[in-house]
Amino acid sequence: MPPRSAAKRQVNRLPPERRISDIMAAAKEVFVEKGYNDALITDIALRAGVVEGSIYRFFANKRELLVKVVEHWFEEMLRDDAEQFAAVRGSWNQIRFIVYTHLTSIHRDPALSRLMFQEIRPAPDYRGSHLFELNRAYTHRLVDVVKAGIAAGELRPEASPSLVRDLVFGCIEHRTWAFLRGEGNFDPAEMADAITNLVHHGLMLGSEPNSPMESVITRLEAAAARLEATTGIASAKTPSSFPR
Amino acid sequence: MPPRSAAKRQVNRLPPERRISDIMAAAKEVFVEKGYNDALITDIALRAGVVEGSIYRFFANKRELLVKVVEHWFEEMLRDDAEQFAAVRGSWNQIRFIVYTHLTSIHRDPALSRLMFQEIRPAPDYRGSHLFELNRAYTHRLVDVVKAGIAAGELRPEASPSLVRDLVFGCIEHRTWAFLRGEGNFDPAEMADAITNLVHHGLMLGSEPNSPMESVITRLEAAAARLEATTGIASAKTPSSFPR
Amino acid sequence: MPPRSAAKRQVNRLPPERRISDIMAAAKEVFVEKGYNDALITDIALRAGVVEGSIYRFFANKRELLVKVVEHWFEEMLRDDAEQFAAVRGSWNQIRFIVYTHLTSIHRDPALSRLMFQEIRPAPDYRGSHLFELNRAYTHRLVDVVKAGIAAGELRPEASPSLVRDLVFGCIEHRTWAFLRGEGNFDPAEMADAITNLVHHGLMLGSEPNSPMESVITRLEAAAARLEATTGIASAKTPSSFPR
Amino acid sequence: MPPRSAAKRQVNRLPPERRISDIMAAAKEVFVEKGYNDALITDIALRAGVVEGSIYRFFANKRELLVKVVEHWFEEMLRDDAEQFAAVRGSWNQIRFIVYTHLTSIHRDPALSRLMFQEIRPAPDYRGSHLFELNRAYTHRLVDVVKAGIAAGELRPEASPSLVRDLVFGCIEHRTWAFLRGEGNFDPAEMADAITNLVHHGLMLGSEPNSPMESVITRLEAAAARLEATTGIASAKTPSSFPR
DNA sequence: GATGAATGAGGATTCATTCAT
DNA sequence: AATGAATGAATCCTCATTCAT
Repeated sequence: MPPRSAAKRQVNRLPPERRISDIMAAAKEVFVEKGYNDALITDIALRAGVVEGSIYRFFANKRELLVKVVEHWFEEMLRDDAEQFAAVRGSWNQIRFIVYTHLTSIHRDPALSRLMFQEIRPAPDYRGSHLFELNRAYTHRLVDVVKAGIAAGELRPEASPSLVRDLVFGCIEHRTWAFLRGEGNFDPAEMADAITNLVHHGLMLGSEPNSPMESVITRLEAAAARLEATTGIASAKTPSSFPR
Repeated sequence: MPPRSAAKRQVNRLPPERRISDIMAAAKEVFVEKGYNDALITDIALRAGVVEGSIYRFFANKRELLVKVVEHWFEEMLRDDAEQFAAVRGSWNQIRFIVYTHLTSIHRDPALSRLMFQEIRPAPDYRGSHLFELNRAYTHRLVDVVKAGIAAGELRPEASPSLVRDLVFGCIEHRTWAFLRGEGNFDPAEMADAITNLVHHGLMLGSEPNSPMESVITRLEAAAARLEATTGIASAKTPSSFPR
Repeated sequence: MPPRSAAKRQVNRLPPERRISDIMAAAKEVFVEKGYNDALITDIALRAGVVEGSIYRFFANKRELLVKVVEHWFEEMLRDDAEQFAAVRGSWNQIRFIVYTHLTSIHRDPALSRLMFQEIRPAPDYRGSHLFELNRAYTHRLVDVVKAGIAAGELRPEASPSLVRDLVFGCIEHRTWAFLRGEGNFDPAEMADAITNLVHHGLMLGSEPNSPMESVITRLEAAAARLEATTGIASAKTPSSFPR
Repeated sequence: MPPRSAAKRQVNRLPPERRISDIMAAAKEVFVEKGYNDALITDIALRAGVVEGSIYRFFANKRELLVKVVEHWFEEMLRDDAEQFAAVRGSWNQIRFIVYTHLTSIHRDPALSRLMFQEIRPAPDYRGSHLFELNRAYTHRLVDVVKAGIAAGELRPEASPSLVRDLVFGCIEHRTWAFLRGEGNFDPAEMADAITNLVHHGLMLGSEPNSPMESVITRLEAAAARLEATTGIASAKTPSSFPR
């Protein structure tokens, strides 16, 4: 049926990339504010300065829009982390980096994290999706760290790297659920240290004589730092050279 | 929907407890088969042999019905485990028991587990709910085990018991997501062993008793902890060498 | 999502049969006025004095509602005709009855006839539908008449009864399309006579060129025609003993 | 819908005739495959190698495009038949030719035939359209044949040629509906023979001598009734047994 | 206490058509 | 003349919840 609009149409032509990014920005806002179910396409269109139909030129449906928004967020995160991570040396520091950045992204974007955990990941089509691959790459860095650590004789060879990955990411999620529900707050740096230490310690080739000096030193430094802190000197949250 | 069958539903006056359990059994079935959103009250009523209105005599709304169903499942699980658990001795065995029973319940009731993880836990009213308390008790057993292990000098004193709890339960969830999505299978016993070993080993006091450095560090750490505790400066959540 | 109506609901409880007939009456009206595509469920609900949702308690969708409305109309027609038809004797009269009643129903309910011809019959699920069976019974009366006529030695044995059926019903449709489009009018009785005569004559056994009776009849008929034309009296619908 | 491919459509300046025929060819394909409602302008444009806007340079709207496509098909059919038909002699052969070619075109292009029957013919603007005229010419050949047959003393003079036309074309449509719905198949030659024989025999002057008395009596009675009516006794509209 | 018909707000999605470029 | 992004009206259907009987 032809539209019966009386008023002349106002067509505002923009380059597609711009339109797409406008729509995605608006969608991100609305999804973050309302969650997936309560987000209205009308609202998104309104904020993006387009008509509802225009959204469907670029996105097959509301769900695809959600996926694209989360993908975008994820890719940006990966891009930002990638070079920094490349510069980190030592298994403790690397694990700490991964844990810390993950915690930070949860802390910065709790709503998006929830969408990922609650809406995207449980879906039956998740495996096979681009996000699945992105996430795989994201978490696989930890697997590589553990593998390298084992190869270097630094970490216990019987530790399954993939199990360690689940340990770490699972722990993070479990520990942040209250925050994701909007209850209280947490300090990413502090929590990162705690998790990293616990995990790293557990993985180390048991303080054996042949334990690498580095980690011993690290722990000594940590202990010293706390002593110092107790003495009142300064807040030394991160005794390592770890970038934040 | 076609006009309902002419045959009237029977007016069965039953004791309320029976009604409630019928409804909950039907609801459990439907929630398991369809998930929360796609479960229809009509369907539940039909299977329970009551009419929709009767459900609302006993449950305020669909959500409460879900919560009650999951609660019931959870309580049953707890009851079953409780006595068995009481008989387990040794931290490894206790951790292993907790991990194994959790994995088993996921393996047996993946749909209910999903409802718990996806629908119940993320809700803003979760904290404060009965299920939150039940779950707290459920997971707290692990906290107690760790605490006891530390007290017994068996486990590392600087390990935060609550962090260990998150480590374990988070790991389990992460590792079973694919299964919960319906992809593949897993062996609870095998996975329980792997997780327990990894965690327990990491928690044990100085794998190598005769490592000189280790004991040095440990003593340093312990000293620092005591110093901190004594000075009582800040809220010392973690009296261990874990920096905040 | 629960309804957020502020105002109290007004529930108007009626026996289901009444509701259904109300809805079907309203639907019939709207379908007749607007055609299938332009008919709005909202409009139907409004006229039936119910809410849109109530329609969906009894009819799966708009299409089923259409089908039910047409079915009802058709069944009524069949019922009305059935006993009258049983009383008609002679193949000419029987064919004439069938043709006349069909033309009458088209004349009385052109919009419903269109729905049947345009919307229902071309649908891929038509065969196998109840309407298909009804229509089959409806048109099959003609097949039976022809078969009986052949058996009685009255009609030509080589005429395929089913072909005669298509001849008659096809002819009627073709001849009434202009009327169905809203162009002009037609006189069912007159058209029924014409079609019946043409078909019946073509089917009859006998009437060789050299048949004396034949020429007698033909001449009688011609004479009558001339007389009629001369007197120019008036429209006389059915000169036969045909019940109307 | 996913964002369109980056590759721009080529700007091909083509002679308008070529553009039009490309568009019509594409439209024919799509209409045939999907039917009118489900045919998308976008799809047609894509297959024609133009953009949507270009279609609207040549066709006022989707409906006009449909009409033009069917017109084109119809004109081609007429052109092909015309010369062949001119060579056919004898009323049986001519009727058979018309029936056969009509059946053949339905058999060859069922989808286009459906569009004609379902979409075009029932429309209120059909009368007055070019297609109406084309179809009139198409079916009028049969009228001419009948008229010529009557004039030649070969066919019964009281048969209304236009009624015969409706008889034939209506019969064909009725008999092919199942095929048009995609159910089963038919043999045009065989069906053409059956229809032609039935109709032609019925139209021929004079039949057998062994006509049963009953029908003779029936017709005598009818003639008498009309005579009586003419004499003023009752209303008598039908002068011959075939009014008009 | 049980019944179950009735409520009614809600929202994603489609696609022919337009018109600025 | 060609492009194709943008328009925007329009509507079917769902289903938790209520409440007259």
